[in-house]
Amino acid sequence: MISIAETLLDWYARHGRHDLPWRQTRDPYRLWLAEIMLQQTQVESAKPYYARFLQALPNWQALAAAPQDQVLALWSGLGYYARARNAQRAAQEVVTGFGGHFPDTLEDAVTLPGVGRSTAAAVLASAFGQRQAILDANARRVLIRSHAIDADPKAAATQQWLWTLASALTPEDAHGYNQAIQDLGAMICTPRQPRCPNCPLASRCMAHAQGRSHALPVTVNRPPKPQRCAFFLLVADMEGRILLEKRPDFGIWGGLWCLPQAAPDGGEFAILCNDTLQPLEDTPAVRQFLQEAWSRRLRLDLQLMALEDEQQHVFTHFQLRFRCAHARVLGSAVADSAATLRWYRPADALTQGLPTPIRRILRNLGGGR
DNA sequence: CATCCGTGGCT
DNA sequence: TAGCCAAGGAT
Repeated sequence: MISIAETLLDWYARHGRHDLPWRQTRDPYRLWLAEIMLQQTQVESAKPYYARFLQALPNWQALAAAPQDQVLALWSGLGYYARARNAQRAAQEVVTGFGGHFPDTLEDAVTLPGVGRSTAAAVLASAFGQRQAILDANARRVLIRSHAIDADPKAAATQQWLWTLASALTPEDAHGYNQAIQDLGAMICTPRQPRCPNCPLASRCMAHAQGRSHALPVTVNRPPKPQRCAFFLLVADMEGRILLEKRPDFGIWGGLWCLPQAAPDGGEFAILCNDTLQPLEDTPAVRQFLQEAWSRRLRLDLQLMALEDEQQHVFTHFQLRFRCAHARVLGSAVADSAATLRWYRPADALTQGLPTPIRRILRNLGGGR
């Protein structure tokens, strides 16, 4: 009987996505960058970012030496910004610790920030032809269905089982096989409405035999996202430049430039309780609070003007409701010299690393819509 | 080990 | 439309 690997490789040769940009190279830098960008990110979303990033920062040395703001600007809109910060740190370690060469063992590769077992394996297999098994969302789904695994996919024991399976099934040509199983997961064995009639593994897929392809992997019901709220400050100086604040290198939107924030509870994203009514209400007390909080923190004498209508932004683990507050500067418009506060002309602001909703706000400043 | 970390597309 | 999910890793 033909092995699963041979079946998949044969299918891949005829139906695989051979034209993906990162499949035109065996350069470890390019392969590694693709793996980082594709973490929790769909191929079509990553494509334009990948091309732009490589154009600007084509090798380890360029990335290692780049200003962090440039790296984050190239990542702006892709999400999970720790990937970008970790990628730069990894490049610096490759340059200084590995002589400018991506490490050629799994043990060394996973010491790089942002590089876990699956990412390391993918790079080692593709760049160096090593027999290394991956276990990403596609491979995981294929294995869970083909072996009709009912257990919670996220449980540690299941993960271990899946890694064992993946390692056992991965042939010498792991480079081809890894791409094949990923393409099968992306094109045939999709999360919803899998195309089993077109699947080369259908005849030996246990889930298919049991008529349960659509029911696997099992999903656990998520509780509703908590709601949070915030105000964003839109203030311009005499020359029409907008004040932005660089966020710290951790947490949500870490390292990105953002509009100054404030929330009713004094933090930046206030958690809403069920009994919190109208948390973003426009009242004199709220206006006074915002005006004082921002004036003090930004060392500006502000006067609050209009509050825009409420908007929303949904994150993985909470939902943000926010309003933009327009203000004018009464006192000195000389901003704090702190490196985390900067006035930007609107056009320049848009070239920076901005969170998506902030980019949307600034884009709409001039012409509406 | 559970939680944190973005965003866009799909149904 | 509201919820689900994606080429995961760090803490």
